[in-house]
Parts: sequence; structure tokens; C-alpha cells
Amino acid sequence: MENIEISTEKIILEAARKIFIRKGMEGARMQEIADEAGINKALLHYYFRSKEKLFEAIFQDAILKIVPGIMEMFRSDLPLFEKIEIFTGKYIDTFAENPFLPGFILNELTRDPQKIINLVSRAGLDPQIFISQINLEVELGNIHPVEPYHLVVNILAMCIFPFMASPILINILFDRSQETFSQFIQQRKTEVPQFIINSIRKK
Amino acid sequence: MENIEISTEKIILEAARKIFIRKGMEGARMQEIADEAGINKALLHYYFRSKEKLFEAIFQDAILKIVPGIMEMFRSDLPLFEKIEIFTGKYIDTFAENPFLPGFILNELTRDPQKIINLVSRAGLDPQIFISQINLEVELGNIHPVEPYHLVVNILAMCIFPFMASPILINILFDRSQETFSQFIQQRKTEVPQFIINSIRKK
DNA sequence: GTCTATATTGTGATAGAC
DNA sequence: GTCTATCACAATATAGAC
Repeated sequence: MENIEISTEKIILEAARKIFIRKGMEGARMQEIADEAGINKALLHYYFRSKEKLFEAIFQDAILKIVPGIMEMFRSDLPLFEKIEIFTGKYIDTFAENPFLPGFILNELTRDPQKIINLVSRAGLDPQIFISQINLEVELGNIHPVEPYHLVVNILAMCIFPFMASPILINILFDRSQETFSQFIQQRKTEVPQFIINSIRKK
Repeated sequence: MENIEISTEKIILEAARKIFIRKGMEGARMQEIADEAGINKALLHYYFRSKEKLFEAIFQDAILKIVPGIMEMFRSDLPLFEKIEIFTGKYIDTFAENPFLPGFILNELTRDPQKIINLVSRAGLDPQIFISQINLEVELGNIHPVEPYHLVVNILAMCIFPFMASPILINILFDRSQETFSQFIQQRKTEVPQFIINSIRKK
């Protein structure tokens, strides 16, 4: 029988993730994280020297949930349409499970743009291969002429935006029904790639 | 000769707008707003009783910059394609002039969803007419079958998302060139409606 | 490792002189 | 109306007992 106990450090990280991702670095309170973890503030500082350090741990982890997927879209050599279908489906699933993730990341990167420099240089997030792939398809006449950078941004926008705007969408479009919104998100896994491919496919 | 002096209240509002919209309610500091306005903190409280009151003034004003445009898209009786072209163009222009506006609004509405209830009920922001218009075009066979709610969200996403993600886009896609990003945004005024119409137009 | 108690700092808000 | 000085409290961080 393995260690059934979950380590205090893990409990803290889980609590911190929940609070930080919902409220951001500025909005989160150490007391709130301690309450969520069922411990006291002092113990937070025992495990992680400062709020900043604790936040960094959560932020790095959050980045890992979204960067690899984009890297794969940028680098894999799947056919374009297939790539778009797979990426949008996987990404929407990721965010359906972590709906506050997009707002959290974008917010913190806006607050502290220096984070992006570190991030990009370390991950080697380079869109060139994907851009070339799109340009090639256009040149071969396989798809409608399309500006590759706009296509990339449109793909990301349609996957990510609904989660950042969820409170508004739920209230304005879906009569305050969380359930209707969830169904809407599930539909998007097919609607979004279809919408994109309809736009660039020659008929 | 009119009063050449700009009133202190206006100066404060302008400073508060700049700081609040960049840093949000939680991130903004009264000291910072005072510095920006070239006055001291006490005077802020003299004109606006509290930080909350000052924030509300800015927030209401920010809402007025984005809600009427959406209302018009929802309610006007222009032909669908024309409506999409006009709305996307105007909206992208609005955000190009106020790039921090989208993130600010969405952030604050996520932080305090109660604000949405007030907002929606007062503005009467109802998408039904626009939804019906899209459904009618589908039934008449004028456009490809498309789920109207997804179309609405896609339009908003492509207009709004680039501004919320601008720090990342500038760094990853545009070699840290603010200028390239600005050109990209200008292109979107034609690229986005074209992308949407390509997707739903029968060819 | 975990707790209680306390120090330290930051920040919104007020008092009162001019 | 505008300022300086200060208050009051909230939040991060640390000391020290167990």
C-alpha cells in the first residue's frame, strides 16, 4: 500500500491554483488560499517563501497546459484541415475543463509582459512552419487565398474567446443557463473547425 | 474667450481611466492615479468619495463605448453581410483606439458578474432579432447552414480577442514590433468580415 | 511541520491648515 | 479646492512555541 496521504505541498498547490486562476495575482489573498487548503497562512510561507513564489509555481504550471498544444499546431506535419480539426477539438476540451485558464494567462501576461519574453525564448514557440504550410496550400491552389497570420489569430480567437467572455455569454445569449453554455461549448468542437474550413476551402 | 482651464474633475477622470483600464480595479492604486493626474490622493477623495465610486464612473463610461455597437448589430435591419462588414470595421476601430478596453471589461465582469445583470437589464441587450435574421437567411437558402449563436460568438471573438492577446501576439507573431501589430489590426478590418462571409456565403 | 501571535508594510480614507 | 499629515485597516511576512 502506497502513501495514501496527499502531501501538504500538493494540497497547497491545488488550493493556490484554484484561487489564483479565478482571481489572479492581484485579486488572490493568502488567507483565502490557506482557508481553501484547510491550513493557516504561516504554513504557506513555510512551503513557498512568498506569495510571488507561490504564484510563479502556479503560473508556470498553467503555461504548460496551453503552450504544448500551440507548439504542436505550429510544428506537426499533419495536413492542414486535419490539423485544424485536432487542435481546435483538443484546445476547447482543455479549456472546458479549465474555464478560467485563458483569462488568467492573458491577464497576467498583460500585467507583466516580461513574462512573455522568458516564456517564448524558453519554449521556442515559433509559428514559421505553420505559416509556411498555409502559404504552401494557397500557392498550390488547395485553399482560398488567406493571410496566414490572420488565420492563426482567428483559430485561437474562436477557441479561447468564449471562455473569457463566459459570464457575458451565459447571461446575454443563454438565459443564465450554465448547462446551455456547456452544451454550446461542446458543439464548438465541431462548429469551429467547420466554420474555419468552410471559409478557406475551395468549393 | 471660454474657460481655457480643464476642470480638475476631468483631469482626474482621464487619469483614472488610463490607470483603471490598464490595471483593473484590483491592480490600480489611488496613489498612481493621483500621480498621473498631477495631484494628491486627498483630492481624489474630495471629488469622488471612494475608489469604488471613481471606478464605477470609469466602468460605466467604458461600457458605453462597447454596448451600443453590439445593440446596433443585434437590432438594425441592414442586410446580413453589410451588417457584418460595418460592425467588424467599427468595432476594430474602437478597440484600436482603446486597446486595453476589451480586457478591462471582460475582466471586471468576470470578477463581479452581478454587474452583468444590471447592465443587461438596463441596456436591453437582446440578440433575438439578429438570431432570427441569420436563421431566415439560412431558411431562404441565401447562406450556408450555420448555427446563429456560434456565428455571433465567432464575430465577437475575431474582433475582440486580438486586443486581449496583444502582448503575446506582438512577441510571438510580430517580432516585438508594435508597428507590425498595428498594421495587422488595420488589415483585420477587411480580413475579418471577408473570412466570415467566405465561410457562410454560398459559392 | 504546524500552529498562534506579532511585526511590517501597503493602501484607502479622513482631519485640519491654508 | 488643494495640500500635508495621519489614521485605520488589510495583507504579506516572520518569530517562536509546540
